[in-house]
Amino acid sequence: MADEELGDEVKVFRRDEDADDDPMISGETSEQQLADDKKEAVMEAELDGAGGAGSSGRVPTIGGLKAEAFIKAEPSPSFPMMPMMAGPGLSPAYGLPMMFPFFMGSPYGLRSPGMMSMLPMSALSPQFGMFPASPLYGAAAMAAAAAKQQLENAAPLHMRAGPLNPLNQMRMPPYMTHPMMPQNNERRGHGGGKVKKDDHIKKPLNAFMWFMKENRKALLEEIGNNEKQSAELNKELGKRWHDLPKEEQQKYFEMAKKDRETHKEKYPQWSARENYAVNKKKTKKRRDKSVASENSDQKKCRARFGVSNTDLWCKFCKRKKKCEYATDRSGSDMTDTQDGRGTSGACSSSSESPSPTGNNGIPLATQQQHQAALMHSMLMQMHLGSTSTHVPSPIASSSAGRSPLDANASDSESDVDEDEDIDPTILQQTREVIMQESVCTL
DNA sequence: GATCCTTTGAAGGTG
DNA sequence: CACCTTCAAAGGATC
Repeated sequence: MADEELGDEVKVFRRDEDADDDPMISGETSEQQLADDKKEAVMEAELDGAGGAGSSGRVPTIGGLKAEAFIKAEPSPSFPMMPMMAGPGLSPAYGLPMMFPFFMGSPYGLRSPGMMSMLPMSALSPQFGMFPASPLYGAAAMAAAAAKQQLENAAPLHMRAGPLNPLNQMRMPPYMTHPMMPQNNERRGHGGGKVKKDDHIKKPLNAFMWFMKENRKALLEEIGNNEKQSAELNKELGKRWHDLPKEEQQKYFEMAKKDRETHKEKYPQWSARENYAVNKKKTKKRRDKSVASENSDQKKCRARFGVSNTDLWCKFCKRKKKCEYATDRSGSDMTDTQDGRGTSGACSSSSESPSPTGNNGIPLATQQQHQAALMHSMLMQMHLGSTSTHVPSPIASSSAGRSPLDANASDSESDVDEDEDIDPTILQQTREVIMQESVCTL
């Protein structure tokens, strides 16, 4: 049974029961559901406290921090107990509720607090660093799981506790969980969070992700459950992952493998590519950042060496032609070289400028004046701030004004303003680096 | 409220 | 084939 079907079922349900149901689904309903969740959590906690691995002294108390974490308990693979389980159970299209009634015993599906009590966060050894066999594989946990499963299975699926129907407050079948319970997802962190784009099928988790999922809480507890940031935590987890014996890692790799297989079985047509657009904004920003840093490494000769070191410029730059270095290295991200249009490709600026050809259309005289002024200011800046002492005579001699040479030099110039705020220190550093690289051979 | 940070691994795309 | 990019989880911090 596919979750899409469930989703459809849910949609049909919603449509049938309440044509204009949106107000019912969100808002007060969510609060109501949240309250209900808490009640359920308490009940589950009490139940679980009776035995099983979950009873290992970690009885959550609602109201306290632990209760908070408890209620927010996220799904765990709990792998031995659900060998065929697909994914984290968060994705609306992910779980296989009908195939794993045990996990559906609670209204929370895979996020059941009761389930959590059997999971590593409760069974984990405090000696996190040791990583004894994943607690998931512990005999106690498995025994508890089996016992609970028997109990749960004793009742027909349709009679087991399901979530409250927000529309009529009646108990729904247990498999009706996430697709129609947006708040279940929305309570999650960003990744698994909101119900985006309807049926966003998440990637199956890889081994490390499973590892993180299972051990994050234990690590948190180990370090005192305090202010450590998630990113730092992940760093630590990364270290520990490396320190983990191969056989231990293997378990997680198997989990990941099964997860992938199940995922593939369930969504044969799905491709990881499909999810690329989901976080488009985020990734775009990141990429922009990286591109910017790349670009800073792909400056043309003038930007790299500065006007005071034209002797280091490539022959093309010296002639105000397309920079040998920049075109070789960057090529595609320079607008004036990408499509062959743009300017003459004069090597005069950093590629940081979004529009090297921005001066197109401006009268040549204006451009020349502008350039002369810039040259002057740059030279002044370099004289004042740079340790570099050599200033090529042609330009230096024209620093006060626009010499014929300058005018000549600006014939094809179109992007002079980009070096306007050039930092002498950076220039010097860049120069040193480039000198080492010996890139622009004359 | 959206995005970043940070980790590893899988998958897809590109040259 | 090697390399690059994106996404998966997490949750506090930052914008």
